[in-house]
Amino acid sequence: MGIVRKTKAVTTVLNIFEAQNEAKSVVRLIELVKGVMNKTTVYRVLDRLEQEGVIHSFNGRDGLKWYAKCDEGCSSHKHLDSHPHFQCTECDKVECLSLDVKIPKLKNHKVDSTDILLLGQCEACCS
Amino acid sequence: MGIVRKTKAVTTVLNIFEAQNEAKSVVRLIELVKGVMNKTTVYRVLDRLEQEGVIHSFNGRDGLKWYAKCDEGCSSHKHLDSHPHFQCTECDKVECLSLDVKIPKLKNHKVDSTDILLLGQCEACCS
DNA sequence: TTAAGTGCAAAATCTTTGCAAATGT
DNA sequence: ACATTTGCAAAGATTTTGCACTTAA
Repeated sequence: MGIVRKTKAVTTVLNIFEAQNEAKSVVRLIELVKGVMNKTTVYRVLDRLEQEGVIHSFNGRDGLKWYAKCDEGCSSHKHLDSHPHFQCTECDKVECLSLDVKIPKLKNHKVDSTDILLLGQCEACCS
Repeated sequence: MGIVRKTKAVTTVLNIFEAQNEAKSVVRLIELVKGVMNKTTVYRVLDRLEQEGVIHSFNGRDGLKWYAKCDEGCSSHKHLDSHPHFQCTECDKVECLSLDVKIPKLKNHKVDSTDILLLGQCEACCS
């Protein structure tokens, strides 16, 4: 079961992520492939790619789901790159950060993953 | 301008948060006040209370906005309690954590706020 | 060949808006 | 009194579903 086929839709989506190493919201992605691919397909392709560990997602402050390419070593079981993300509140761009954030252990809890989203102004918008 | 009136709707919502110190999603809150208050009002009351710094919000992994009561010292300008949240992936409960997480400084970025969401199994669901 | 993937239209969710009526101070 | 708040109905926006058709392996 479940290998992701290299369809036209999959390729199109992956090309977008490879063009710039930058996160995109689902809505933005749907916009980018308008005319080429149905929005339903976009949702489904993103789901599959995330399951396979090719991309990962997180929730932006705007309440939308954002996706970005995964680093090497990701898999469906463990996203090694569950890194923090930075979203600019002015231009809305999202960057994946390679910061190592230490979270203290929680007693009596089993922590599976950590989502960290920093909000502020990016380099371009700071000036 | 802008003081939050102590209306029936405001009181109802605050009572819910004071009953248990636990975060709730908007959808859950709307459910809880069904018959008593219109959903539009729920959205508006939550907005106002958040602006006044009485409650704070964050985005759950489910894509919904979650709200919880603020600690002392919160205001509309600075939410002192921008603490991490823990959401159980089994029972969906959300807890506010009083963890101090250090985020390394980012060069050329202005960081205004930090959202941290831990996902896993809560104490009750661990057993 | 045939399981996996796609498009389309329609439904389901969640959120916002406009406006007239009600309410708090 | 009168600015705020509320309910309701309607519109927007995002996401999911069902099903017939197409495509990659």
